[in-house]
Amino acid sequence: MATIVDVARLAGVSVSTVSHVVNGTRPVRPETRERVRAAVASVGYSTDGMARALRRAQTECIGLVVTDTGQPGFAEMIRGVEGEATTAGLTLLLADSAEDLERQLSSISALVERRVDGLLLAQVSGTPHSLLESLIARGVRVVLIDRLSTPDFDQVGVETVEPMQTLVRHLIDRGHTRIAMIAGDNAIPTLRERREGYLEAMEEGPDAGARQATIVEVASPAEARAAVHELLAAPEPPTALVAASQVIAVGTMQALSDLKLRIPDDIAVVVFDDFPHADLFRPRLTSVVQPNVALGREAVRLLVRRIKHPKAPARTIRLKAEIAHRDSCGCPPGALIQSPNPREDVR
Amino acid sequence: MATIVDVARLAGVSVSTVSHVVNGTRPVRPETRERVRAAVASVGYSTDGMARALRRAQTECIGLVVTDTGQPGFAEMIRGVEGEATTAGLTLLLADSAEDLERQLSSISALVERRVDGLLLAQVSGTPHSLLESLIARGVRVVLIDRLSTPDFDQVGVETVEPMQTLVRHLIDRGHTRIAMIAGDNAIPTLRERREGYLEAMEEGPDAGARQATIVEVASPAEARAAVHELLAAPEPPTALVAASQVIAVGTMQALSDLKLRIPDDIAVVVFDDFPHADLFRPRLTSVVQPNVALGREAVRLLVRRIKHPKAPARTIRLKAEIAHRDSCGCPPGALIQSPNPREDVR
DNA sequence: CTGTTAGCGCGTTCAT
DNA sequence: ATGAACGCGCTAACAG
Repeated sequence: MATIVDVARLAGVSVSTVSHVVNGTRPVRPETRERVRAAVASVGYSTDGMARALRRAQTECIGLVVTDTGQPGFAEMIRGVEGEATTAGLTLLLADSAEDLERQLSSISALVERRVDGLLLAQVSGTPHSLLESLIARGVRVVLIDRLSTPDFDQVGVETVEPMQTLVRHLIDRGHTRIAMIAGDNAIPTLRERREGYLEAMEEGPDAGARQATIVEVASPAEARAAVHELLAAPEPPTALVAASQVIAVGTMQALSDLKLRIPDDIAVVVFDDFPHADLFRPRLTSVVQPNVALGREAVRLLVRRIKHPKAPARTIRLKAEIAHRDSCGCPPGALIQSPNPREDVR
Repeated sequence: MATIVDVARLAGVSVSTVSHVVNGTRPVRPETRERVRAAVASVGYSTDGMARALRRAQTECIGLVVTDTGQPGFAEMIRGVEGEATTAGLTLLLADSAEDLERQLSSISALVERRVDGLLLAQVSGTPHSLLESLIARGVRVVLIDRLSTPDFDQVGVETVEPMQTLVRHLIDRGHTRIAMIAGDNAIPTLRERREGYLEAMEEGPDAGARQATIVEVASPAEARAAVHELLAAPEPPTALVAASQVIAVGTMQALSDLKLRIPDDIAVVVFDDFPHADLFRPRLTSVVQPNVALGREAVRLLVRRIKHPKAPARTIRLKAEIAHRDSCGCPPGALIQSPNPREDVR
């Protein structure tokens, strides 16, 4: 592979001139510039990013660590990250922690050794606060994505409490009183907040006493499936189910299918986090749809700001979520969900 | 950020000793080794991947360029690639070409400048043969993934013709004679092969004359939707539809939904490429399911082999696809599809 | 407008 | 078992 000295020799100029025409970093006589260009083309020279990174002490790369590359939500997020990174001239290094603390650790190490200019991290459940602190202390620029922490870190996530409240209130408005939530790992901030939203909606207002809140915590689709079976075997089973995530919804729907229960005729179901092509297949699930692509985009924007301004105060960004009102809640087509605040686009 | 000389000074040894204990590359007296280890820990040293890459002339990174990071199939493939890369000690650089020739070109350039040890490429439609050749000529190790080319490149894809034949034969066995295919961009090898599979199945056997093959080529879900409307407005409309891809299936199903047609009661539908959670929602589409994760895995394995053996002959690997027999083809539960050759696992 | 040169941080001979 | 020193390819002073 040709180096800069090969080009310099061939063009009959110094390496510094070559460097300057390649980078457009100082005026060069048009004639010599062309000579250099020709030499570059003829030897097929392309500048060595490693050497440049070493010299400039910056790689123009950012790292992204997610817990599961394959999940549709993360996949969209990755697309957002990739797009904005490319726009900003950054290359994306991707790692999958598989929701495993050890792997997350080694993924981060690998990226740090690669000297990424910054790191986007969707933490695994149970990530110690100290990990983030030590990273920052070592000078690594980090922004948390989706899985948030305390506000002393840069982070961008999606609003959860409010949309979940809206969803549950909607069920209440439709006359449901026994609404059960199939919740997820409480150690994951997003999931904990969704549970809070549910509880707040269930416990507010004058007729809160008439309602019966039930929460079961599950860690997998299989557990969700079992939990729903148990829930529905109770003497006074819930008439509506709230699934805390897509993964949980899968188990929930399996159980409902086992029981030959029809949605929404026999039971209402709503979900936090939308399925791809949810409009096309039935049951058409009413759900909270998260702006995954925007999430990725905003996260790299924040990271870029952080890289530019290392001393700026930490920022937390919450993106608005929308609600896709379909028919699994039992509404006739055309009905509306009343939302406390109108949607506001993030650009 | 601490460098190797900081560690050396602190430990009272030479940089070369530090290097050797870090890499375990020559015997070091246990006592000094520990001293070095301690120094490393105390300054929080981690070796600079850029400097190492420059020196060793290899980055231990591979690049992956896909046409759409967000598509479920590619998302799974990415997971396969990431997993196998990590296993092999390689870091993954990800780029999204957005099915655009220009962007593909700049993505590749970026990765080559980053001096990746190898490149996995799912080509965009219309990628010139010469692009691949010039890459190889410049010494870049490339393996094509999913979107294949002529056999003089390393490549790994999924079998298409045979599973598509099986799918169509199944429709024929069920008594359908007017089976239309909603096909995709013929310039994409995968899609072209799927069309061939359809045609071969339609034209084989003694009663081929009784069958009516129809192919419409579309480039988007919207076009697919329109095409299906047109198809079904014909005097003798097809009784079964074959969607060439997931994207095309989306448009197809929209049209069927517009027309209030029920699957499979009013019309049978089969698809090449499976939807996530296809068992959970209805209609439950009978489809070809591709081993996406394995695809990614095998591709990096092949790439690693290529890196080790630069002069080995080019290899083409085709992974077997499975058929998920559900109910959109009109079969009662429990019915079987007869497949010419039994499934064979790739390990 | 152009050239010379000193490192960036590391791995690796070659000595000792 | 350890150290000294060169150079990977490039950028950025500095000098002319």
